[in-house]
Amino acid sequence: MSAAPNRDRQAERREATRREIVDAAWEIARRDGLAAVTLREVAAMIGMRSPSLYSHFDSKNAIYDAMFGQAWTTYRAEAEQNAEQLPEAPREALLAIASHFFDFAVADVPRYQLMNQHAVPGFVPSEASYAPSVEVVDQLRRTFQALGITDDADVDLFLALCGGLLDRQFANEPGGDRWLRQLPRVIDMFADELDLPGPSLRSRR
Amino acid sequence: MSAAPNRDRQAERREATRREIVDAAWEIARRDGLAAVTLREVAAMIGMRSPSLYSHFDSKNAIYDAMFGQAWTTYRAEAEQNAEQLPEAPREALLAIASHFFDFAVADVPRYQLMNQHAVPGFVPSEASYAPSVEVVDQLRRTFQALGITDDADVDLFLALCGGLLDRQFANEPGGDRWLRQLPRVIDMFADELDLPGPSLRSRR
DNA sequence: GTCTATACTGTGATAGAC
DNA sequence: GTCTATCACAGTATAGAC
Repeated sequence: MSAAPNRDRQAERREATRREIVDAAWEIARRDGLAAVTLREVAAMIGMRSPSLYSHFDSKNAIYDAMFGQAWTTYRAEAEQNAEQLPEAPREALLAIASHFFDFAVADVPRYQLMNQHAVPGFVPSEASYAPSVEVVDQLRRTFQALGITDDADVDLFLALCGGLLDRQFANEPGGDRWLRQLPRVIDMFADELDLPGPSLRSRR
Repeated sequence: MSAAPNRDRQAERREATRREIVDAAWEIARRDGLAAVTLREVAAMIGMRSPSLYSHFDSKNAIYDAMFGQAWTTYRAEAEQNAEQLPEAPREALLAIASHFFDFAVADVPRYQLMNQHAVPGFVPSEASYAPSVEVVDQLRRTFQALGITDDADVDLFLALCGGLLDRQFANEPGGDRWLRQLPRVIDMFADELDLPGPSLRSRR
């Protein structure tokens, strides 16, 4: 059997092309919004014709799907690293988690919209791309348990509070901080509700 | 000058046609989602061809705009009526306001998505259609002042808390109540934060 | 397996006849 | 005011060159 080395190079090249496509799509999305991504412009950016993209992705939504999975994979890695250096004080730990989430969202709003809002009509992430987001929540649950928070409803609430501020910020005042700056206050409300110990964060206001 | 009566009938008829168009668009949106609305189907539903719609609306987004304004006008009317029969206890009043908002959202999710999420790419409401939503917030501010809540940031927070629960409910578990049922708890957290008097709502959980 | 040329369908929108 | 015809652009399917 004449063997595997060629296969590896082919696979690498294939993966590199997929990455080129996804990178081009991100560039358009960051510049003009998620909805502005068209197959023709993606293809043009990497020197292709739009039908050629179908050699690498089954559909336009498959490209969004790859972007979705990539974004959550990136966030998962950052969140894991972040989890290793959390403050010991529970309220400070919650604030660190949420602040990291906020920073990640503000750094790339279209990415946040793809990850957390249903910003692309008709797009539903695949099982595979959805997996890293599930792992992020699982890891968050473990972190919360270490803080003494054991009810899943509390995790739901935490994420709803953070998302509520982020969504309204981006919807009503993109680039501002009218909602974002209320984060320490919201974390404190949440911590009070759960009777977490430690001094109030409200001085940060 | 032979006078106004014909003009009135013309204006009435014109307004009736606009209403037919908007009603058809709502019907499609409710059935298949906001993104499923096409000019051809709207026109077909009222026995027209799609280009004829341009005699009544400048663009597809102008139809969305009329829907947006209509939805907020409807909500404003309901909210005003609701404001007249609020419980005297502040926490109960807040819960009544939020519950009404939730009921309105659950009753027609695509309507909520048009009103409160940016669910139609590229659609930005006109000044005129935006006005009733501004009035709703103004009225909410007045209601809050009567309850002793004077900081606009508190109104922002209240709306972010409610929206956070609604958005996650519709995104992650449409038709369910995993997030919605946390409303009394959230209202209580908010009331605690503001040192509002009265017994806890937590027994409702 | 990778890319191109071509073309099909459906979309919002426009022009002009009636 | 409504029609027919048509446009430009979208995503996508197919056939075939390499």
